[in-house]
Formats: sequence, structure tokens, C-alpha cells
Amino acid sequence: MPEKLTPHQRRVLEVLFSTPHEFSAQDLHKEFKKRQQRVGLATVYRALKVLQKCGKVQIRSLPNGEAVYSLASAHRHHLTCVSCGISIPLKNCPVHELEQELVQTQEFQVFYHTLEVFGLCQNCIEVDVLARRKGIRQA
Amino acid sequence: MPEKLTPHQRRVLEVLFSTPHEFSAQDLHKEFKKRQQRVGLATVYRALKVLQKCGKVQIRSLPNGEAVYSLASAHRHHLTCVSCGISIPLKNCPVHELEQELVQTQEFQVFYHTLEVFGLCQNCIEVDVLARRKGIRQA
DNA sequence: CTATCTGCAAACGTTTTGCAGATGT
DNA sequence: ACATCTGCAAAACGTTTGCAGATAG
Repeated sequence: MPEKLTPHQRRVLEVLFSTPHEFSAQDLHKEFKKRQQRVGLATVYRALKVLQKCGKVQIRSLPNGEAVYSLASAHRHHLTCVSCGISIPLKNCPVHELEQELVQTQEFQVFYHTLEVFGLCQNCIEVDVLARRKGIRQA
Repeated sequence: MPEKLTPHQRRVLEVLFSTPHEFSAQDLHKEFKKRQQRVGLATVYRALKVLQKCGKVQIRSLPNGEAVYSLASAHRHHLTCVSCGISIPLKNCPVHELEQELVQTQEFQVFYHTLEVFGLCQNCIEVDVLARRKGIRQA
């Protein structure tokens, strides 16, 4: 899907290219400030929306309600703790080979998939156990 | 994880049990109104948080920023259109068998996983093509 | 009596939108 | 000129929190 990008859309891609990290829209906005580039927050959101629609950028929603973005080609999955929200990246993707056959029967153009595993991280399990020992109910 | 539930937490579970649909917090709130049960919206959110933390309820974030909830045992995946946001449920889960081995190496208590595939639905592909023909840029 | 649970309203943070000005073809 | 892109500020939205009253052990 060869799409003509605006300068700011290109800049967003450049930032995402430059590091393996995921960025929230606000992170990107701060990053541009740091780079002395004047880019409005709204523009960041608008750019991200376009880049999502053409499959270049993928989104992941965190438990705290904010969304983080990365290159769709940077394929990562996570273990996410439903208690503290920590995300632990997985090393490999168990779905990739299955993706093609998975959607060949559907009329749908696939950009990317997200696989997220939810549960409790080691730390929160321990906190939970301690709390229960003290008879504390989780709020 | 045998957890004592409050009446309202129980009611939330009952609603989720009663249909195969996913509910947003606001949906649940409306549903209680319809059932003549006086339950505050904040209580719905608080109940959902507790139910997530004990692994009974799972969450899925929609592209529009709202979150929908369902029983963690109701296992469903979706094709989600990055353009219009429509969600098309998948019939089977390609990960289930892999889940166990996937996390045996991690110190993490697994409640559930979500696998979401993103791209364009048939309808939006057509709209896109038409728009491009007319030289319209996506906003 | 104490701790938890609840409803309401206010607060919060992220994202979206309206608009006027800048940009580029 | 024209349509698009942009920044700013205001608005919108889903969600969270503070608090006072209700409830339960």
C-alpha cells in the first residue's frame, strides 16, 4: 500500500525506526520537543492514525488506558500483569506461521496481529499472598 | 483462586454469564438500570477490576479507546479493522495448545491470552479504493 | 464498632475536534 | 487559488478517585 506521507508522518516513522521501544503519542510529542522539532500533539495523533490505516504502525493498549505504538514490522508479544500492569516481552511468536492460513478464509487484509497473555507477575503473586495472609481484601 | 465476591461483583458476573456478548463498563451500567438494579458506574469499574485481578473476567481494548469485558472462559479472538473498527470473531484459537509451553519458562501465572488480528475489512478496502480513485486523502 | 462496600460528583488523562493560519502544488 | 497539513485550545470521552453514607461481620 504505497501511500504518500506528509513530513510529520514521516518524522513519526523515523522516531519509531530509531529505537526498538514503543512510544505513546505523548512520548512522541515529548521526543519531538527534545529534537527541537515543533510538532503539535494533535498532529502526532493524526499521523499515527494514518500510519495505522496503511499498516505501517501497530498499536497496543495498556491496562492504564494509554496506547503505545511501534512499527508493524517490529513484532513483539507480551505477558501483561492484570494487577500492576507490567509488560514482559516474549522472545518468540507462536502465531506467525499460522497467520496466513488463519485468515485465508476471511475477506480481510491483514496488517499485523497482537498476542497478549494476561495474568499475574511473580511480584504481584507474592504481594497477593501476603495481603491474603493479613486478611486484606484487594480494593 | 477462591475469592469471596461482593454482591455487585457477583451481579457483574451474572450479566456476563447470561449472554455471549462482550460488555463495556457503560453497557453493564445500562444493563443494571434496565434490570432495575441500582449500581453506580464507579462500582461497575471497581468490580471489573477485581474480577480481572482474580482472572474471572478478561478485557479487550477497542480501537475507539473503550474496553469491553467478558468471561475469561469465553475464549474468542477477532479480526479488527484499523479503519472502521469493526470486529469479526474468529472461529478457532490457534494458540491454545501453545499457551502452556509458551509460559512454562516464565514466572508468571497465566489467566488468559488475547490474540487480535488487525487490518482492513472488505468494506473499508473498497471505500479506500474508491477514495483513492477520486484522489481523496484519508484524513 | 470497625472495615468494607457503594453511589454520586468531581477530577483525571488521553484522545479528538474546530478553527484559523501555514504550506505546497 | 486550492486542497491539504498543522498548531493551538477547547471539547469529548472513558475511567478513576474522594468522600460521605450504607452495609455487613
